[in-house]
Amino acid sequence: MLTHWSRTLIRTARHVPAEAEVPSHQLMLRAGLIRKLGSGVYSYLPLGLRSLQKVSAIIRDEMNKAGAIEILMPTLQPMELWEKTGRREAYGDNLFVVKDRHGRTQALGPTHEEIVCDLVGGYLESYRDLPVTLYQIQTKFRDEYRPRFGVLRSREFQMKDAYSFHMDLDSLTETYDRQYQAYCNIFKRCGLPFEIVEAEAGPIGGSASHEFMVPSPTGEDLILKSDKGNYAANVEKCEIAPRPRNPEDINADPTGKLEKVHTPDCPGIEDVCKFFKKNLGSKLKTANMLKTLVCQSDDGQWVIGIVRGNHDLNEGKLRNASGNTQLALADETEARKAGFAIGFVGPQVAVGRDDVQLIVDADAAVGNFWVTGSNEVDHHVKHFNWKRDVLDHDVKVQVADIRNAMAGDLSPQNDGGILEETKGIEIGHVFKLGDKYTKSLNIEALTKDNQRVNPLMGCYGIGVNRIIASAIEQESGHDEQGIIWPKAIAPYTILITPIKYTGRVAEVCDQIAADLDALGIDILLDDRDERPGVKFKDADLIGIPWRITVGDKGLEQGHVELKARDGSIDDKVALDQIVTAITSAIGLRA
RNA sequence: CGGGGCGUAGCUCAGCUUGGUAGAGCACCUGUUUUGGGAACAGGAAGUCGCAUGUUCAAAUCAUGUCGCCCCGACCA
Repeated sequence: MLTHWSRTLIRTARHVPAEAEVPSHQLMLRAGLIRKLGSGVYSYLPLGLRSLQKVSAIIRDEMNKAGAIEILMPTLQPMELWEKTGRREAYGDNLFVVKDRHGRTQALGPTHEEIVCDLVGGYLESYRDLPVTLYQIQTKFRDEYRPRFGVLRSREFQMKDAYSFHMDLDSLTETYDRQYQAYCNIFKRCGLPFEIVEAEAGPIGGSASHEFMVPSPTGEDLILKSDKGNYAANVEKCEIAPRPRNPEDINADPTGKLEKVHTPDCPGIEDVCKFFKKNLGSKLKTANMLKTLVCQSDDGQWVIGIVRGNHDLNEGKLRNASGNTQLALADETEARKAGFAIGFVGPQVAVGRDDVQLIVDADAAVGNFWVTGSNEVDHHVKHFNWKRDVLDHDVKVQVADIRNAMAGDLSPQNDGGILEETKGIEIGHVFKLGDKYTKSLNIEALTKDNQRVNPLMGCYGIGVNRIIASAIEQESGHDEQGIIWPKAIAPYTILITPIKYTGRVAEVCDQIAADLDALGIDILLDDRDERPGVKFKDADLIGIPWRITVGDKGLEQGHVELKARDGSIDDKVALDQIVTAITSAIGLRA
C-alpha cells in the first residue's frame, strides 16, 4: 500500500504535553500515534492504528495456527453474570459499571470468562464438542485506580483474549502449551525481548499461570529471577526457599524490659527509625522493627500480618495462610473503630481479644531486639518479646511465609540460587482456570459414559496496545531522535523522502513507490512541501525501518540513498538496484 | 478515597501576588527570499482565560463551589 504523507493525518510535534513521563508515551504523542481524549483514554491516529493492525494480524495468524477460532463478544455485559461468579465483588472498583435507561446495571467488560461460558454453555452438549478454543480481539474497559504511562495503563484498551474448554486436565494442558508456544511466536515476531515468569492468578482465579514480560524500568511488575536461571516469578507469586529456622526461636528470652517510647507523629517504620536516631541517639534499623498490618476478610474477620520492618507483606500469601478467599488491608476508619491504632499497632494487640488471627512471617517470628507499635497513638515499645508479650498470654500465633521475596533471598528451587530483581511490562498472561467458572455458571457436558461434568477452562490474554508501547519503550525501540520500530510492527515498512517533490525527483519517487507497491510492500511517501531538514527530523521521529532518500545530486550520479532507521544500512544505491536492495533488506524474494 | 499541583490559542508556557486594552515561542494561513538535518523577513488568523456563583464601577487576576487533568499517598520509597 502507498500512502502520501500530505493526504493522511500525521501531525508530529516538537513539544510534548508535560504529563508524559516515559519514553513510549512521549514518543507516541510526538510522533502522532495517539491523542489523548481523557484520563487513560486515547484515540489512535493512522500511524498508531496501522501498528495496532500489524500486531493484531500477527496475533490472528498465530492464534489460527494454534487452532483457536475467532469470535466477537459484547462489551456490554449483564451484571447478573458477574454476580453469579462472585467477580463483581472480586473485581471491585476496577469494574466499569453503567446503568441503562431501565435502571439495569451492566458492566463494560474487562474480560470475558462469564460471557464465553454463557455462549459455550448454550451449545455444549457432549465431550464430542470439546476441546474448543475461542478468541477475540476487542476493546476492554477497566476503571483503573490510576491510569498512567499513556497506553501502558489505560482505562480503555485492546486485548486479545482466548478461552479454551476441555473434558480433562491433559487436554487443558495440551492447549495451554500450544497457547504458550503461540505467545512465544507472537512476541518474537513483534520484535520484543520477553521473559516468562510464574504468576499469581489474581481475580481471574485458577491454578497454573505464566506471565510474559518485557523487561523495562517502566514496568509496573516486579520480577524475581534466580541467578541460576531456572526460576522466575512475579513478586506477587514468588516463593522463598524455606528459611533455616528453629521453632524454639519464638520462645527466646527478652532482650530487656518492655519499654514504652513516645514517638509523636511517627506512624511509619522510617519515621520511627529517624526519630530514634535524632532524639534518642540510637541507630534503630528497620530490620529491628515489626511491621503490623491489619487486614480484614470479606466476612469481617480481622487478620493481622506481621513482617520485619524492612520486608513487605504479600497479601496473596497472607490470604492463603489465613484460609480466606478474600482478604485486603483493612479500611483505616473501620480498623480504628475496632480498636486498632493504625500506625502504632503491635502484635500485643491480640492479647485479650478473640476476634483476631495473628500470622507472623518466619523472619519476624524470632527472638531479637524488636521495636514495634504500642497500640496507642504516638507510642512504640522496645524490647518486644514474643513469648513474654504474646505467647504467655494464651494468644495463638501462626508462622508462615507471608512476605514478598526480595533481591538476595534464596530461590525456591532450593539449589543455592539467589533471587535478583527486575521490572517488567506484562504483555501476556496464560492461565489454567479449571472449573471455577463452568461450575459457578453451571456449564456441563456429557462424558462417554453419560456423566455430567463441568468442563475445565483455560484463558489466555494479550495486551495489544502494550505490545506497541513496550516495543518503543525497550532500549532498541527508540533513541534521542525518535522511535525505532521493530520491522514487523512498524506502521510502514518504507519511507520515501524526496529532497523536493518536483520534476525528475518526484518521477523517480513515484516510480520506486509503484514498484515496491506492486510487491506488496507498504510505503509512506513524504510528498509535503517542506524543507529537507524537517522531513529528516520527522522521518527519524516516526521511525519507519527503511528510508529511501531521493535528491537531484544523487540522481545526477544515478543513485538514491537507502538508510535503515536502526543504523544498520546507510548506502548509496544505483537507481536500477534500489528495488532489489530493498527486497533483500526486508528479506523478500524479489 | 486522602494530600498537593495545574486548567489562559492545536502544543509548551508567561500574565494572577498588587483587579483596569489578552501575551510569547512552536504549529497554522498569505507573500517574498530560501531549500541535503526542525530557514529568514513581512503580514495574518486563532483564546466565552475549564464552568458556575459571588464581591466590585470593573475579575484571567479576589472568594466560594463545581468539573477536568497531573503527581504523590496504605508502618511502601
